[in-house]
Amino acid sequence: MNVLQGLNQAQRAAVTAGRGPILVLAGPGSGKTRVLTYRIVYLVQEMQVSPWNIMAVTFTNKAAREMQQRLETALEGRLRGLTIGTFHATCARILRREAQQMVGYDADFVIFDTDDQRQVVRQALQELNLDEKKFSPNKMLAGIGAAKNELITPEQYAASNYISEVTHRVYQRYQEILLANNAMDFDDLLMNIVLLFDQRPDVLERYQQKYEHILVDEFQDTNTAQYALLKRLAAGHGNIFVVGDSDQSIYRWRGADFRNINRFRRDYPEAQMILLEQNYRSTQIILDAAKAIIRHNKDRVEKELFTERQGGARIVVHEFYNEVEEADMVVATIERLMLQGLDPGDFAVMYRTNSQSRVIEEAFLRAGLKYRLVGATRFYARREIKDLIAYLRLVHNPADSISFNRIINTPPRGIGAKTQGLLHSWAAGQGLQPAEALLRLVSDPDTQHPFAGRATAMLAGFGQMLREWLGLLRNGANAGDLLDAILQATDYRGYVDDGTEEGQDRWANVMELRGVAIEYGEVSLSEFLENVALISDVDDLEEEASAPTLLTLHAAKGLEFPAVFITGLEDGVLPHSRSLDDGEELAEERRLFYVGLTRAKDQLYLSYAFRRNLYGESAVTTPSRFLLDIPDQLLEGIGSGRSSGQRREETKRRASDWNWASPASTTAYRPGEWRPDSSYPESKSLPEPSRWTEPAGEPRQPAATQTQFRTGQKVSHAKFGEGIVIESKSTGNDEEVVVAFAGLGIKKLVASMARLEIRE
DNA sequence: GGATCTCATGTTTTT
DNA sequence: CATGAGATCC
Repeated sequence: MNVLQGLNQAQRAAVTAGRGPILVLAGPGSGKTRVLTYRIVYLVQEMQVSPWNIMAVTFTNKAAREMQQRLETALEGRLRGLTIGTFHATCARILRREAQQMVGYDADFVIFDTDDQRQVVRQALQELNLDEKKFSPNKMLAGIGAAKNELITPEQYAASNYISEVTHRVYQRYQEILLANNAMDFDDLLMNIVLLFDQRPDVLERYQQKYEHILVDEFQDTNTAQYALLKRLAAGHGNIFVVGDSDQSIYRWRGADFRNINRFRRDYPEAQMILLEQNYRSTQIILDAAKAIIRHNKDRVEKELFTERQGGARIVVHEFYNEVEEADMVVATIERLMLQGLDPGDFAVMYRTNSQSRVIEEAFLRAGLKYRLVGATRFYARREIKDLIAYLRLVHNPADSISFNRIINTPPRGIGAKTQGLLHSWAAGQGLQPAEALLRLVSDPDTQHPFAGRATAMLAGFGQMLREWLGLLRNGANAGDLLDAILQATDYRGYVDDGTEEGQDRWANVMELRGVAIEYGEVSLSEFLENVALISDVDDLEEEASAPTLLTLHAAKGLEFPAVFITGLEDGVLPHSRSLDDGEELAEERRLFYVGLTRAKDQLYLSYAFRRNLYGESAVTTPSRFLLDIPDQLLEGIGSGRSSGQRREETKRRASDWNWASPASTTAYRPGEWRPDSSYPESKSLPEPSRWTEPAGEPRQPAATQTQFRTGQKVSHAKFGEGIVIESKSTGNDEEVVVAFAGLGIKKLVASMARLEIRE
């Protein structure tokens, strides 16, 4: 088979394995997606399995989409009937189909996101007369989520202390509210399907027969519920092919349990285990550093990662005075590497928490350099988008009181808290959800109700709108048509677009949503809402931009970049402060660092700041303990986290020399480039200066001609005073020098004209 | 019913 | 610091 060409032996073994359980342990960069894709091709082409009998599950829509695209090419469209998607999307589809088998739900159920969940918990707390301050909705939600991930229903929930007793009651009420709203949260999609299968062996059997082959990506990220689901589906035939890497398990806090890999081996003792150990991404040096880091975690299945890319550029470690300098230097270094031929899209800047991105963004803005920010406020989490989705959801499912509550007075239409409270109790008295009661109010003029004249008019006005939208839906309107009707009837633009820049942004977001809705075209409202609920990210819309990528370490999983910067390597930031007192959590922080390191193909820059602003206060930091675990010979630059006292003296010296400590000048100019400096006594066996700026092996560009000025050099100019060289390159027979002058900013000078004097 | 102020809060976030 | 939610005031 031609797809087998170009696979190494282990990959080929995985792809061509026979039936039965197969566990593929795949190190970073070892081609696991390829293996998974080819395995499906192999099943269809060589083992004569119908695509209709295959289920492939991933964790992200992006991964599913990518695999689908690859398969389309490889199978030339012969993948009709293949089930490929995220756990959640696949479960939602099955649950909708089997809705009539579930007590209390119908096929129109909606999916509640985290925001909605919080509202439900708050409602539950209120109904139970519990104080939100004492029992924070987030804590309650965490408890409920943990239970669901472990397949513990409210009935089974065992309370061992006061808090868990409260959680139990809230959980119980929470589920009742969801059911009344014909809604499920993300965890329900998984749990309910397992519950259904356990109650209805006949239903389970149908799916067991259909899904004769099951393939799972990122298996280390499965939680108990997901594992239980897989186990049930595979119970008959045992054709389950899972790919994962416990060292890249970074979602423990979401219920993921990489021990499922061990469970798999126990549950399927006959399973074939295949290790993918050849890395096709990184240089040996990067791989060695990553291995040195991960080795400290206990109870691992050791993988002997190797690469054919021997050697490589050493990893640069650098301490900076504060996060502003760190960010400026990252940007300066990127600019410099770009001048050496790297593409803007070759860079990634990674950090532990989203809040760290701002300083880095500011540095990019100062430098006038474009960047691509991953994550931030997700499109579907924006208020205006959530509002409009709530309108659509209400039209789709008038029983959804959470959506109703969100928009009953948004935009403001004179229905305040008092009227809403009255409406709720009035509806409850009739055994109806608020929107249903409201609809009755407008359809039957004789309805008895407790509202005053003004309130009645307002309520009737809104009820009338809702009625019209429902009519449109009945007449076949799709999401786009409805959205237009809603925007018009509510004058939503007047509400969000106040003429300010933010207002225009908000309206632009609304228009973008409209664009998405129209794109969905013929698809039903129900399907549209399901996609929106399960996608919640539109990163694909700005994929083409070629610019450095800013992202959290979590968001970096699965990606790769020629040059990677990992910033904020300080105790309390990278091992995050919340993880310091728990061994398991610390191990996860280590894996997170490992994931970051293994994203780099050629060059890796690790940095930390001597001082960092946190919650408005500047505090002195300790370099990350993880840095100590990287062997010296892989590093260069000042400091590997060792003898930080000495290094700090150096930093301080430089700080006073160049006023780095002064905020004004910090932003006014960018100090010298980030490069190993032989004046630092503890720098060890520095390689030739060009070494870290060029990828290993073949340099991308011929070595630069000798220049008169060196980066980092102190120079003085007759008019501008003292400055520091940022960059210097020869231009034919002259030399162009970029110098940062304290207080004046950056100037580009021609050496022959500027008559710069070297000061040291 | 709506605007303004005060206070607590604060990882990561595939769905 | 910066955001969000509840309380208070107009």
